[in-house]
Amino acid sequence: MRSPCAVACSLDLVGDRWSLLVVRDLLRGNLTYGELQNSPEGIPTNILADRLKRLEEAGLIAKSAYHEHPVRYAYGLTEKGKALSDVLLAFVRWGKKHIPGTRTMRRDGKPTRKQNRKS
Amino acid sequence: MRSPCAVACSLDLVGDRWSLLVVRDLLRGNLTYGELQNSPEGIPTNILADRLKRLEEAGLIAKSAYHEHPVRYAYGLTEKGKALSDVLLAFVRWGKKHIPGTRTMRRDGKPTRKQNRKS
DNA sequence: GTAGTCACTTGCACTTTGCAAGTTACATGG
DNA sequence: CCATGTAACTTGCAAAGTGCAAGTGACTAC
Repeated sequence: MRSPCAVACSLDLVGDRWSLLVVRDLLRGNLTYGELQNSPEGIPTNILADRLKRLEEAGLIAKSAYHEHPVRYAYGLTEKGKALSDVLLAFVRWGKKHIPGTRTMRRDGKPTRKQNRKS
Repeated sequence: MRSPCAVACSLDLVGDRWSLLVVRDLLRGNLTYGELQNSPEGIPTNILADRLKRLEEAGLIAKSAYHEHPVRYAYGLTEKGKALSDVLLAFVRWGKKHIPGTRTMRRDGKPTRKQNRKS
């Protein structure tokens, strides 16, 4: 722990270029490993595996089997993870206002491939 | 640019373990290089130099000379940088609620060494 | 029984980080 | 005028993290 500051501790958990993007995707519902990989930013597969492990250890996400034989998992946010939506929202507002060329990603009806598997 | 998503673009600018801590410190007023180094997290000096350069290039902070011969600079936030306070606030709220042992750092009257140099 | 899919894991080159030490430009004290 | 001090960086280097590609195991479909 670098300091007791809430900001510093939060950044120790999600202060990298990928973690919050995973959280952003999971806010839309439970997703599989493959679906997370298909996000437009193209997270490297080993980084995704590592982030999912870290976020699960930190209690931000939880995985649940949606299929046995072979076991297939879907990842979803815990309450602690869902609470990060406020942070994400602040980032969206800031980015849209101060970074030209950015926009909120599609929230329209069109399902992006298959969605809301399980739960 | 990884994607046109506002979150992804924001993270490309401040999505690391140190940048937002520098912004946090500068929200209290203009600070010198040495004062930024004295923050409780103990940022390595080469990282601080690098982050100040990046944040300045991104238009989040601006430096101004508070003394000539020798030239000494004080760093402060631009409007774009100050607008990140919403993000910081969201992090503080989330951290205090979900990470045990964290707290908001001192906002009391006691000046931390010399403050609000220049401007 | 061959091909394909999903969910990872492994290897390896490259980049970033963090610690320590060095540098430049002055100010001060004797 | 010379040694010491201070502020603001810069440099070197080992260790850690990142990203691309390829490999693996357990099935399923044809």
